Amino acid sequence: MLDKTFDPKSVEPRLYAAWEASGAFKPSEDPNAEPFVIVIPPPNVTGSLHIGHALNNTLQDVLTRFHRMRGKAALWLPGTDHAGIATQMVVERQLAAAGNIGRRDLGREAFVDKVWEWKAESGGTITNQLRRLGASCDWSRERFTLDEGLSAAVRKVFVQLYKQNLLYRDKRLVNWDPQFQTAISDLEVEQKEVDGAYWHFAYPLADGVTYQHPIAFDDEGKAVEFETRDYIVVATTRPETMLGDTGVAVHPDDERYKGLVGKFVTLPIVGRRIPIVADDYADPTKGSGAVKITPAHDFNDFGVGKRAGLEAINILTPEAKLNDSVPAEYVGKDRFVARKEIVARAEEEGWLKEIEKTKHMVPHGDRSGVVIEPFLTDQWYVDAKTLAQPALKAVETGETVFEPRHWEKTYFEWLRNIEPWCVSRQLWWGHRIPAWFGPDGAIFVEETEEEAYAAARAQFGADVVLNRDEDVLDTWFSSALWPFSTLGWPEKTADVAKFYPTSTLVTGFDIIFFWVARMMMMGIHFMGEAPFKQVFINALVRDEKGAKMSKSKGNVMDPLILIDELGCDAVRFTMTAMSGQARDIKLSKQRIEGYRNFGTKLWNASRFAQMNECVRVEGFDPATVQQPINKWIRGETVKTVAEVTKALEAPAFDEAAGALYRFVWNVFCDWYLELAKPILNGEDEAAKAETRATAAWALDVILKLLHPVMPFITEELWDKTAEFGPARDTMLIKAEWPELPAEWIDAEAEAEIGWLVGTVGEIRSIRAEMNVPPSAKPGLSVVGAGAETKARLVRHRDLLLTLARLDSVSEAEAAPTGSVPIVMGEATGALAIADFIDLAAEKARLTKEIAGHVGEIEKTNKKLGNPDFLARAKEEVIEENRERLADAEAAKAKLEAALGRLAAVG
RNA sequence: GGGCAGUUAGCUCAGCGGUAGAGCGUCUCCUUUACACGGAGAGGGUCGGGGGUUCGAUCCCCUCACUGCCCACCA
Repeated sequence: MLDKTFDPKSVEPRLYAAWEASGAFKPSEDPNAEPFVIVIPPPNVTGSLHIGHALNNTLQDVLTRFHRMRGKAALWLPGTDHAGIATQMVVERQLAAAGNIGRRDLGREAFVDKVWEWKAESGGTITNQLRRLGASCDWSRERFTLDEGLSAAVRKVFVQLYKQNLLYRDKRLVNWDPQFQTAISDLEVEQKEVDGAYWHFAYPLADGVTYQHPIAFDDEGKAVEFETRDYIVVATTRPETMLGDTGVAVHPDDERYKGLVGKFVTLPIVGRRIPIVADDYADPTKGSGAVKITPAHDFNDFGVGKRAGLEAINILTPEAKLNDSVPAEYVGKDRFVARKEIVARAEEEGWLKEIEKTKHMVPHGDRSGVVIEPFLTDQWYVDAKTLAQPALKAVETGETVFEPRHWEKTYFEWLRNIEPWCVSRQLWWGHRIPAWFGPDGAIFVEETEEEAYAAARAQFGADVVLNRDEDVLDTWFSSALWPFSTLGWPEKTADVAKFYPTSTLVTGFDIIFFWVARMMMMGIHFMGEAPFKQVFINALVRDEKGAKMSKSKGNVMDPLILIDELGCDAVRFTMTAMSGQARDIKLSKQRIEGYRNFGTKLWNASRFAQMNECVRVEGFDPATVQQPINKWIRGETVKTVAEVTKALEAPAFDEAAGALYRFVWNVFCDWYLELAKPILNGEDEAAKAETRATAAWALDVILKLLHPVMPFITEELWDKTAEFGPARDTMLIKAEWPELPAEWIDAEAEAEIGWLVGTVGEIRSIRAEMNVPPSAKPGLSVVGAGAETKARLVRHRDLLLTLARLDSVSEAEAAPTGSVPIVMGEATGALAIADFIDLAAEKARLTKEIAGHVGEIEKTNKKLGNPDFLARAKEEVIEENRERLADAEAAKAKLEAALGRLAAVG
């Protein structure tokens, strides 16, 4: 006998272990089995499972389990990411907290050892948490981005790209993170709006030059008044960069400054003589129209400087302090300190003309949170523009499809405007760049040191000494190879042959650029085929008010606590049901409780089945059932199988969950089991046996359909229900997905049960409205029944008596006095509840119902009276309206007759 | 400044060319031998505003408004 409730806490670990031990997580070895492959978006190896992971991985597991049951060679390949900056940051913070020396004092090797120690310590956390979620990953294939195989893939890709001129070293401005002291890519920069100002500085003209500057204008904007100036005004949001100015730019067509192009200013504080140049970049409508140029510390100025041949003077250290290229009193000062001091000095010396307070966008490092500095350094770049073209084409042609489709626009927009990808990082935790520097700026890019030396010796002789590049690669460089490096590439493994390209990638929109686009580029370039057939973009989980969950807001919901409290299946069902496509998921605990209740409902339905000896019968063929309710539930089951299968194929997770919920609760529990009770408690042994077998069969189908979403409770019931019936030949996880013939849908049974459900519903509704107490059992007289209705009344007498709580069901010539009418198709039922009738209330009820029909009739008449409608609408729509009209008119007539009788009595 | 998405019942969301739906919440009733994590019933919406296409629009087109997100080097 089943326990009173399902106990997830004891069941979950036991079943997970059993699944894993059985080898169920490994893909089928059947050579004919079509592969279904998902590579996991690798979480940070030292991270822990948050609610977003719970959603993302639930969906992946639902797909994996579904396709596994459908007989595919289903592989869900797990793994973790070394997450360069994030992990290095954590370990550095730990060192600091423990009072240890910093990483630079520790030295590279010792520090990296520390990180590996930390990985060993906490690296299992997230994978164990994935197990708690029920994730059916093939753990025997688990990978880590820094393990040997993946590192080999990284080296191979780097070298190959270099030799194909798709990867190169360049000196240009990069986004420099002064806290981590590394370059970062454009994507790792976040623009944040901050309070700032434009400081207007007057730079004195050199060599005694003066010019006439307009100060008043007429209505047409023509200058009418001028003053003589011996300075030019420039505006800046970053005063400290003036120490690196090497020019002032004005627009070539700007009348005000035309005469100044080619002249010089004397840079205040520094005293440097710098030229005034003409460049389109200078916008006459902005500020004074003249802009100071700091080529080494501004992306735009870098361009201007190049065009005008200006020197680029780097004035900052890697920590963003002023270096020794500036006057002595500023050397070593922090950039923000210097800013204040320079503004103060400008004011003092009289060349600060104006301070204009403003808000503007300032770049910040997404990890460090500090202001990013454009910084002139040598870095490695990937020619993303070239690699992007086939990646664009793959989505344009539909080789890879995004779901929902609209994300393709986002993908296109980014790839069409892509910039070179800076892939080198001045960090220690990551893949060391396979490049060696030789004499005279020679660079040797090879997979191994030996090869690099071999190449170098060929060029420089035997004594050549090489220095390996100190830098590591952007974490996303290795992540970009994930769909094939995890399968064993560059080795020619069986897995690569069988499982590439993968089927579906399930991930969040926030990493379409970081990850998806780059996997597309690398996958196509190295494998010749896009890495996925489908990219399913899942929503973002927010709190119940719609706010993003964050530790600082204190609104995070820990999925593991939710699993502890409400069970894994409830959490999974919630994730599946809420994974609609177009919006964020607002998660509330109440919602999860609702789905926990759903699990309990299923459990109790199984208990009921067990108590009533609804045991699976070997060789039972649903095609042979005779009882209308059994024919009906058979058809409903067929429809549900089709619906859920279609939804999971798409995938449309919410639709699958919705179909399952409705079928289990509103069809199977609310109606089928209730309808089955009189038979199960009755004397007709044949009907009883048939109903028992049908109920057990339907429950079995339910367990299968529900398994991908709620694996634990279904597997447990699969096991428990076998205790009383034939033994199972497999665990549910490996059971075959149901496929049922459409012929099992019986239109007649459907109509009959529909009639029954409708009649019971109407009687219940009247009873509630008239306040008929549950203990009262009125009689039902049916007037004007046709042959079919008569037969149904006989067949379902017991059901009507029980479900509608009636004393008797009989045919009659006329409705008894004081009865209340209900429409039963062509017939009229009369419910004998005279004792409970409030005449006024019943009149009101009838009047309201008649009014409803009248409205319907008018509306439909109008439609059918429209010649255009009759001429242009589809035939079945017209027919439907005719039927609707006839039904409404018949119902109206019956109710009016009853109202008339009531009026006669009253 | 550019782009994307959303606006449907008190709340959260489905529906997306032919009678407006679900869950939760609300109200009424019910300890009926699977389940009170339950059962029965009820109330509640001019589908953001305005145009247009159509026999017919919540659904398609245009436009406006508001909300959220992404991208962008503007001194």
